[in-house]
Amino acid sequence: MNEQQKYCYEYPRPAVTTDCVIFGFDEGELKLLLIERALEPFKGRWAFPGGFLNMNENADDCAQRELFEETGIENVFIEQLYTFTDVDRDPRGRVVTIAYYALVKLSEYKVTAGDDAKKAQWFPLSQIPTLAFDHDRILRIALTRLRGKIAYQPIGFELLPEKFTLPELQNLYETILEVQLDRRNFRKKILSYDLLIDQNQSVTGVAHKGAKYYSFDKKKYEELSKRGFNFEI
Amino acid sequence: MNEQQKYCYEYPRPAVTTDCVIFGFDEGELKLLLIERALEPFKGRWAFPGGFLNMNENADDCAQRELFEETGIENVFIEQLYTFTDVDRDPRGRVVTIAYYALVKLSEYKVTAGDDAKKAQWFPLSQIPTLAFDHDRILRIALTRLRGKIAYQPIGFELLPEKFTLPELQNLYETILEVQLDRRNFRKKILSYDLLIDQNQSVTGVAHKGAKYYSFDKKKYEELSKRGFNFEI
DNA sequence: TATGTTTGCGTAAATAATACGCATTTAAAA
DNA sequence: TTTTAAATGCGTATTATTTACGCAAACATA
Repeated sequence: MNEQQKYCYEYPRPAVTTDCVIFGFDEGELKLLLIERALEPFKGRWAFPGGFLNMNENADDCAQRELFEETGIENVFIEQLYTFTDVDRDPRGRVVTIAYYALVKLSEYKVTAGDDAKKAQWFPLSQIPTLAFDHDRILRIALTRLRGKIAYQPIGFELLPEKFTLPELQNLYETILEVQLDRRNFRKKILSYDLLIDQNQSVTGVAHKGAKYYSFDKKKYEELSKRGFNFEI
Repeated sequence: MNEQQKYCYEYPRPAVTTDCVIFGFDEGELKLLLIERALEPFKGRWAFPGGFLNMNENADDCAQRELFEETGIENVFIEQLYTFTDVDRDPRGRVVTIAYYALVKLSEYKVTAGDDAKKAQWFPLSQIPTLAFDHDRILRIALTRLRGKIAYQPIGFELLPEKFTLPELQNLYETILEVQLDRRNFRKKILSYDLLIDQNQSVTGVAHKGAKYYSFDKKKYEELSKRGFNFEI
């Protein structure tokens, strides 16, 4: 008799799934990655990538796996968003969904429409179709969380190429937070944190007009972060 | 054939439970409500109140129900904390736990040791015994969240009697945040938000030395809150 | 009545946020 | 080439906000 059998307490059980809300940033626009459902229910409707939790993986791994299987995106920083448990949120029966959200550099994930079963596509936030299940609600919550978080943690850098200009970074913040920031004050503040590494020398002949390139000093940030440092925009 | 049968996708399923991390504030001390486990596994060890999710309730209702059944506490403001999904976190088998945390006025919930099956008891934060399952980890996360949240939302008022003095309120913040605040500056700031109602007239002959009593203007706070108001200490 | 504690109000100094001027650089138009 | 428009980079004055702390009044207790 193993541990499980020794104590096992039978019960009707809900199914457990994960869903991934993937934000990508591209040319001044925040986009969202969606999958067209190939099966009922909600066949043909758009939904977040996700799927059932396997018995030998935790939810983080499940979200990463499903994301990779359905969109080819891997090794991204994902974070648990919220767990949705309404009784009737899935017509197939009782399904509990642990939602995650992630931030990717859209430029690295040009999703080509349609592999076999599922079609993945980026949608500008202003043109999101009606979503399957309660995914509209999940999206609202994810957006709120994203905005709340980016205002005091430098997760935004995940959304840019490794080397970026200050205006690109500012544009990112303005897009996500939906505010206008003063160019010169933004520059002053962001540089004052001393988390940007000047990359000017190594980038030549790029498309931008004589722009100065920076990269994010992740190591330094993690050090500061441990000491409770607060990075506020 | 009903909706569920039509689409049902069988799968091995983890059990789903909720756990409640209940903080209470009492005389300058933050306390934690724990239950002594009556059954294996971890029989005799202390753990958070909680239990299995029923098929006809969502996780919020489940947490409220379990909390009431095991401790008699009801109608508290609970908030989802995080969902714990490690494969081996419960020796009985695969169990996913949706953790909640709540804030109660300890004075209203003098838990008397032991009803039939379960013994509930308040523990000062500095004297928490070794907990069952991965509840140590859950506690750490709950404490971090509580501190992060109280710093910009007036959830602290839930922890005080309806009428309280400014020093009591300050003491609450100092206890939870583990900081020292300047008496006069705290007063200035908290009053500037205009969320406290002067209750001086209606309270007479109380124990405190000529103290001034206030109550929290919840209605006003909710109005401001909707408009994105940020209440920072 | 004396004493220690707590409350309530004010103000000065330090720090941070905001607004914005202006010279320089660059890409593209004339 | 020259001009123009846009974007970069640095500075500074103004305004808020935070922090530190002095001191009088109210009160309970001795």
